Amino acid sequence: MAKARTTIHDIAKELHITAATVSRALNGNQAISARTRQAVADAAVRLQYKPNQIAASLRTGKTFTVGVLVPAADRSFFGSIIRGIEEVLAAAHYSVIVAQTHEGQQAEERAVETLLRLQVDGILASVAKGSAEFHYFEKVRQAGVPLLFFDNVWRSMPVSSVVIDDYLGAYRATEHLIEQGCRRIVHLWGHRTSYLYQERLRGYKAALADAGIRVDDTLVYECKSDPAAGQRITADILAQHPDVDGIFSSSDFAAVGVLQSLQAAGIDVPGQIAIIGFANEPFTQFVTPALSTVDQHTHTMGQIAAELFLEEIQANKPFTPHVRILEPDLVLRGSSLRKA
Amino acid sequence: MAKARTTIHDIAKELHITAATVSRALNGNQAISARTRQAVADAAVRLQYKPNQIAASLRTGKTFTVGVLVPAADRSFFGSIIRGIEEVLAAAHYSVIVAQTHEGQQAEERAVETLLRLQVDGILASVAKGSAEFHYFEKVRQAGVPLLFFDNVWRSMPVSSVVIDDYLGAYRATEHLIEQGCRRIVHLWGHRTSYLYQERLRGYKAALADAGIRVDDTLVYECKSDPAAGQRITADILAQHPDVDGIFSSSDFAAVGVLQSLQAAGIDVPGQIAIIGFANEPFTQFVTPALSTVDQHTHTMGQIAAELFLEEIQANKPFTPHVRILEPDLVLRGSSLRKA
DNA sequence: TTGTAAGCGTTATCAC
DNA sequence: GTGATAACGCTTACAA
Repeated sequence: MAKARTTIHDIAKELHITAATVSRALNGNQAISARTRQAVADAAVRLQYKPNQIAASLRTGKTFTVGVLVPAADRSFFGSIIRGIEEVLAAAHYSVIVAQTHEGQQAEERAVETLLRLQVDGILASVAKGSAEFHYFEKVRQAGVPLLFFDNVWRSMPVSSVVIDDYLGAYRATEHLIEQGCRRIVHLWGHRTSYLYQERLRGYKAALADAGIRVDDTLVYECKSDPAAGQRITADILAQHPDVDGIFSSSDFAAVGVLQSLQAAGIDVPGQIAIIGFANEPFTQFVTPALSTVDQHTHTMGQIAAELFLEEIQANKPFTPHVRILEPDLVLRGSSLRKA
Repeated sequence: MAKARTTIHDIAKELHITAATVSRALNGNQAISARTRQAVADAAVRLQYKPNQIAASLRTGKTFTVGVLVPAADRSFFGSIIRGIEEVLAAAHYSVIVAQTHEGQQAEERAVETLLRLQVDGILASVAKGSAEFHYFEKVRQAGVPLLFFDNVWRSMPVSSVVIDDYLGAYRATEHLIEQGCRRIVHLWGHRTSYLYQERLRGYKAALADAGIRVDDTLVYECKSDPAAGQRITADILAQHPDVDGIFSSSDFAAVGVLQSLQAAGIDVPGQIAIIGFANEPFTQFVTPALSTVDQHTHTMGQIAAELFLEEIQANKPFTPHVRILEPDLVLRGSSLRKA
């Protein structure tokens, strides 16, 4: 049976001092004499004292925990962000509570409530795509809990956020294809309603326009973010636009499906059709030819999100939202690099 | 400014009853009259009452949080396990605190101490490869906190665990290559000191022996788990064993490196050399030819780990460790399937 | 430099 | 059925 844990009172009794002094000694309070501090430290080891953070939290109102909301922890994109967040927060003695929303509003709302009940010191969230309202996110702020978005954000809420510049990423990807000689460039578009994909579409069109290439809306295909969808859509593209010479996919997953279908159809990539995806999923470097893509600096995104949170709780000046927009980088590989 | 939160005392005052009654009503205590219960529920909504789990935890000793220790959250293997764990625990109203060890003992020890300070109700861990001792894991049990291992375990500790049958996975993978006609099969071995890799080596040898094929130790190559290592070792293999016709890699990452090098050398896969990896990493399905591999049921592993934990805390009978060994499944693809 | 005392928001054990 | 009270383990004015 687990015998009663040692508390600061046990240490106090042992040393014939009070619990208050023990508490101060353990917390490095400068008012405490070196002798006492040492005695307390020794006794703590001897009695195997383990601080009870819950008790301290109840008193101070700080738990040193932060909630992180992601759609799914097994998606490489979010795993990488979680990694970045945990690294930075652990160094600052914060722990990370991970909750998954599965892109659904109900799970998201439940998770937010759970986190608030646990009295987390902050919530970092990638908003679920299935969320249409956000009264529960308002509650977070009403509760005085710092809130911060990354990746997919509610732009109408005045909270800090970390995102990548989807417009710029798409622009650069398209520009690259143009530089490789492509003129009839298909865009595989994502969720019509998503700001993120709207921005990618905007970037695609801007790059074409800036290069003096006519924007042809029939070259824009709505396509889910998975290989099977990419495979299915390839036939349509080839049938409707036999003159296509480049494809910019807003998803690596769709891109790899297209790549496979093109190869099955005997079409040379990148010779006849050059391809570039988006996200720099780990698998992109392993396909043949390796898939060009746009890196979103997910690890950095997590780190910055954590840093913004730390700044926010440390600042005593009134809070003003910071929006950090990361510059995506092109990762150019065989699928889009034609010989010079 | 965050005004003072409503507590059960506020509700009590409002209804001219005591906090004890409010607490009982909120917790569904049957002794409370339906009228009171309803009044409390109404007042809770009206006053926007939000329970303070920290206060309850201090009193009850239960936090409804569980610590999960993994080497790195961005490795697909662990992301998938975390997903499984979180899904099961969230349904049981537990939250998951994720900490990363980066395969190092120091970080692991720090993480364990942090989790104990946070009074987690349990710890689920994949032991860091860099850990040589485990006095801090002993402390977890001394503290009366349920401990459970998955993936990489301390076999000398009497705690429950969930692992896959590495021996069986390796046996089946090797057997499959033999069935495809391979006779000179190289094994790419992992960490020499790791039980897990020792088991895979054992499975490889057993399958050969059972098929009446001579076990040749020079066919066993120690190789790190990354594509570059696989690429480097390919030249050695081809030089030293030009008659090799199959490769069983204990790592998908090494396997894909080998695959690339073989193709660069103009060797037909699977015709001349068939390849099978281990882990069913997401990228294996996208390489060309798609890489055969051994699936470890990571999502299930996470779910089972969580279920074992829940059983352990619910059981009132004395604790006996359960060891769950999952059967790995072959995932056969182009890299090892020769035409019939 | 240290002690005293109050309190964080709950829940549990008595009573009545 | 409900109330009164203590307690969980810690921190922090305020005193001394």
